[in-house]
Amino acid sequence: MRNIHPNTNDAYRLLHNGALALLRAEQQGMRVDMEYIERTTAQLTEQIDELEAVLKKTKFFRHWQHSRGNRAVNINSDVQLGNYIYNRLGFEPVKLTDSGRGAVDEESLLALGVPELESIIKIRKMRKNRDTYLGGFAREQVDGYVHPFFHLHFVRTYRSSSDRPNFQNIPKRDKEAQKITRQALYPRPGHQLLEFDYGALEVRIAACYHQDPNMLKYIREGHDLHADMTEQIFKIDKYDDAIDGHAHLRSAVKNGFVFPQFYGDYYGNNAADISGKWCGLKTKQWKPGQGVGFEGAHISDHLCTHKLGSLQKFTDHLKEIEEDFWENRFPEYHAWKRRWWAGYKKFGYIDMKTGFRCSGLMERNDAINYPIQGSAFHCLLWSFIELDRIMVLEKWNTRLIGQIHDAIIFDVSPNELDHVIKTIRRVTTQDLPKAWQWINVPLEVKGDLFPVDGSWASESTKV
DNA sequence: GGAACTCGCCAC
DNA sequence: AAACGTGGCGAGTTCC
Repeated sequence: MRNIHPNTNDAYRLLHNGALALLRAEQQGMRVDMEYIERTTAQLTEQIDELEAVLKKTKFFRHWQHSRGNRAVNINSDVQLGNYIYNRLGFEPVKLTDSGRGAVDEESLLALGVPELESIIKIRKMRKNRDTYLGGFAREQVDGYVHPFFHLHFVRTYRSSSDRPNFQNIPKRDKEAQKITRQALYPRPGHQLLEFDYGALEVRIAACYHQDPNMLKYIREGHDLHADMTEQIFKIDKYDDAIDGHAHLRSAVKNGFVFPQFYGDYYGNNAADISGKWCGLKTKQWKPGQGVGFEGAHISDHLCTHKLGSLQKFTDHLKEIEEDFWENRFPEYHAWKRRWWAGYKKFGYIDMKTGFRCSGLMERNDAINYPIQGSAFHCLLWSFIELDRIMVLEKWNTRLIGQIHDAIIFDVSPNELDHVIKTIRRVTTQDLPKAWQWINVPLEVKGDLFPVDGSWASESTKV
């Protein structure tokens, strides 16, 4: 019988061929609009100066300056800010940093309800966009192109990383930051950007390891786990996108329960996050009329009538949900995690289905997460190598220009578009599972196509 | 003056 | 009993 599992040699070849394919993407690079960057950098500087000027006139700032004697305040110093608000003004930190000081991240500052702190947050965001992103592009560009590096040898899980500039953390979720940063990035003249992502890749690859029948069913039949969990957690009869508040709660459940649970989090954090961050219920005891909108009223109305009117009750509720999630919904996944951890403790290493071996000291969550994260990326890398090979063989004018863990970004020649999309779909969803037969779940990809000569911030269409 | 550290924050 | 995985990078700060 043919051994369908890649070995260490296969793993080595993947890295070798991956390095060569990524090199071509690095050499190609991505076009940047230097005029836009210069213009926008100046605008951001102006806006930052303005906000700082206003801030400096406030009582808040003058008191801060006074408290430091003749040492000048640096508005950008988290240490100075933390000392002032927690040691001088006497606010109680809502959370502490790893080293035990009062945190001054956005969440902590907003919790204090001080308007001056809100402008400090605004200044922070603008500096981030200006210095980290636009500044990074400007610093790294050569003749109007950035050439981000992609590395295959830094990450414990055998994922990739990227730097100079980092291609893998350009803002996307925050629409304002997305627009400011991605407006600097373009395809070659006459071309268009195309982004192809695997859908729920890590969840699918995890299923290849644990083979939980209920999870396989969700994946193969395309059922919506997040919707089911939303019904269970919020005691909703029938989840419905179209009903006020439902979609928001689904996001809350997806990002506040399901994914964190997969990474090894627990109900305590989940309950605090879902109620506080996602539902806007910041107190311990909830009263009707509070929090995000839900079915024409507020989420707290709904929770109170379902005997979930406090953080304590909601936490107890999520404790039961967590038990049910692992013991009844995904028992085989649960059993696999236990076996996998026991295997690491016995042998001192773990082997991935892609042929890689991870050794070294690991916590339980590490040992369980590494193989999933790693082999999910290897699926992407395999596809990247194969598409790069075909690109060279068929002499495409289209280029692969980058990769973000489960996505590939192309700079496409419009007259090749149809063929390129067809080839991408075939390689990513058909050729890969044929080459790696341990993949026994369907793979899905979705494409985003940007206009000809449009920036990465332009409106895209699904392909 | 640079190395190493902390913190915050961007991505998946 | 405790409790979230992987990175890069800018800025401030401390140490040598």
